[in-house]
Amino acid sequence: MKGQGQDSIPDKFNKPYDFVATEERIYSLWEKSGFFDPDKLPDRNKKGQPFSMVLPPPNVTGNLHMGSALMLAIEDIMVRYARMTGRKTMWIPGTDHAAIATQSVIEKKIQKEEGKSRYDLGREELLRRIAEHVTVTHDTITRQMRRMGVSIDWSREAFTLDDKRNLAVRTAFNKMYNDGLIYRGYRVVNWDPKGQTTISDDEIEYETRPAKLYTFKYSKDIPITISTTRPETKLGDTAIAVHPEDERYKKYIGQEFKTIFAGEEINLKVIADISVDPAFGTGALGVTPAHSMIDWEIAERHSLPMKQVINEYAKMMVGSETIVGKKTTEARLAVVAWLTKEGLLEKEEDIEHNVSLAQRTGGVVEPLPKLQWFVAVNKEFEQNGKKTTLKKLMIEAVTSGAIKIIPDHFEKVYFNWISNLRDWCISRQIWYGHRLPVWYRSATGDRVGQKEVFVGMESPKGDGWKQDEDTLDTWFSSGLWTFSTLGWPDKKEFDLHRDFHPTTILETGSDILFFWVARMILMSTYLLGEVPFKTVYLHGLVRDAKGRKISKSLGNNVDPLDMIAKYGADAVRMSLIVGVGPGSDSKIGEDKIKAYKLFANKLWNITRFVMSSCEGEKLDPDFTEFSDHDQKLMSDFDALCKDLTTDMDNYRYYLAAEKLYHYAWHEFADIILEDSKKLFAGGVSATNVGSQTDSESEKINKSRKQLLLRILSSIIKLLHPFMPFLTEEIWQEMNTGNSILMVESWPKS
RNA sequence: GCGCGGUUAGCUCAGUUGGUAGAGCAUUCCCUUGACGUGGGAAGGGCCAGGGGUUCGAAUCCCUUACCGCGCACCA
Repeated sequence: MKGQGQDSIPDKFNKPYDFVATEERIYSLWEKSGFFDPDKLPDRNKKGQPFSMVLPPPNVTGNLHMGSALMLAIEDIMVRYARMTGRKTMWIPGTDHAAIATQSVIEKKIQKEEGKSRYDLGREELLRRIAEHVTVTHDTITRQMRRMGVSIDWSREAFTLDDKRNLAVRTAFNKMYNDGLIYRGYRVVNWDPKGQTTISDDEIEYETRPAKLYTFKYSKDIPITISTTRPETKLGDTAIAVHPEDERYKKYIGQEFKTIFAGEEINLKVIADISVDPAFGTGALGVTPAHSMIDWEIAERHSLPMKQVINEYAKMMVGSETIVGKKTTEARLAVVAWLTKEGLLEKEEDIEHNVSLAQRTGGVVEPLPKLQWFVAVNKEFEQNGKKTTLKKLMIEAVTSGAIKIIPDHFEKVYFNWISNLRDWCISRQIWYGHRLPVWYRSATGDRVGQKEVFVGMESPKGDGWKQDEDTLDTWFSSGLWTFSTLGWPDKKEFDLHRDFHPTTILETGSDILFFWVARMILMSTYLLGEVPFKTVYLHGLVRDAKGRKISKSLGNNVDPLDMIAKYGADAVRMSLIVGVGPGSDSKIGEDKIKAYKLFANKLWNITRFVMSSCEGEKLDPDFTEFSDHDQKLMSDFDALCKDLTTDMDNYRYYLAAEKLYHYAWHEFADIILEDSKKLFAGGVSATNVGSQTDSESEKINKSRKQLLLRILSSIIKLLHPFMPFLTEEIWQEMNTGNSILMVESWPKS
């Protein structure tokens, strides 16, 4: 009977690998060990250069999806590998309040369930409801992360909206304000009428839709014809722009016209601007400074007046009876009707047209002039006695090589984005987020009617001060993440963690290169004078088995938790990693996950075979008496270890994982184990080619047993970053619980 | 318009510094009952998108065309 002697195989090996029972037990073994915390690591794991990484904080809305599962898998591989190679390893968890995203989710929910808007509830009540929701989703998310097996230091968990991060935000804001890099300005911004807030340029998505291009004259008396897809905005026109060299219009430059356009008096000055393309349309452009970003810029250059004709609800503020108060879409038709009636309309063409939509609410973005807060990206300031701009800092961080982006072609994408970068609008008219550290009060004395503005860390002394109602763009606080999680701006606490900043690597989705990666570079180079990370590793999108984007409307979401329940976390991790290079999109299908579940079981059985055929034999790390053939096998394996180490050091996880899979199954199991069967049975094998004495045969058997034990235990180590649960479980059984694989050393050979 | 990718076996993709192609899945056939049928062995299948160039030699480097995807800008 088995299960009696000390060396016999544990009973669980007589059954298929049971990941359900194993994974939870192993995770708590790790958590109890304390080794997720760099300070509690065994000494031998602290010798190398410190390794640090922040988790891209998941939004507190929603659940884990396959994209987050991929992110967690890659990052956990990085971290486990670093730990095993003896680096003092820190991985910091956290969650993101995701301002607009979260608020709009809760608002929608309340609207649906109770029929109430945020204004019905009021600021305080809405925030209370969000906090309530966030507590629940936070717990769900962290539980899901544990299921994935992340070896992250929970004791350092942060939230982008907690008190410490708020202090960091206020500190950063104040410094930027004092340096003149944050300013308040009346400018055209992207207004989301649905969400009732401004959004940044990056929060816009474009959708191509059919539209009509109308060509017409403002009036019979104005000789210039213009084209537009938005005739309703023409009520706000203050100029007609033409190219300075355009012979057709040269004679009109400088002239002024006055007319009543669809019930609204407009004054137009003909100006020359090189941004006008003479070949487009009629070559003349109606300038609407209040409702177009480009026109606003033209207006700035020519000191043109700005006239707002559309309000925050995307409704007309002026015009004839059929127009005023109407939504822009309806007003458009009314203006066209008027143009037709007046005989001014010359042409109506069908064109394809890009519509700007707010990423979070889907609302059609309306450019509006508003008094908002901005970060100036082109303004010069002094740093270390050198004149620079935020844009320059962002560019230099990468051109200097201080930051390396993987895959490297994203560096070009990054520069391309920066070259088009405009001032960053950071104030949002929503309630969930960091309140601007800005206070106002009505001035007294001879400045009555004006407002006093105070920017500081706390509310100023004196009566009548009211804090700005607006909150900051969520990416403002995320930009500080690499150091706000390390204690900044508290000098004492930050000094304690100085070794961990710049962080070693930032691993995140390529889709937030601009939103987040660029903003972190901006904040860190500006506030600390150093880069936030040395390397950026970008992963791509996880698509469904057919290559389609995963979306709610398609209903093709593959829930990682379902897959974990069905096939185990290790299988899910492997399926996400193998064959997926940095930056490239991947497809996930159940078949692939299933294949790695089979692999997990294969390893389980490999272990069973090795343990049963090596009963009584202990792994001897100093053993050298290998037979010639075994020595050859051993050096082949050592070469593999070396190769894998190179892959790991160069972030080629997709290759390393595949090579390991191949070696374990098709070399170790199919060839070495098969040969060992023959050998141990006394038959003909690769080492044992014929007659030999008993002592010779004993020697050969011993050599093979040591080989099997050594290679298996190394495979288990090499595979640990990829399949942590199964390998830890096997390790525990092979070593009867004397050590924890997570902190064993990586076999470099 | 500017920029970035991709195009390799039926499918999904490798191919790291140039040496006339690999894996998994799928297909077909065969084998195996003491590690594992969640197994083992084997076979078929690719003028590496088209064209041109560099080279003794190109899937790999350069140019070009086509198609697919993506980002940014424009969107009068």
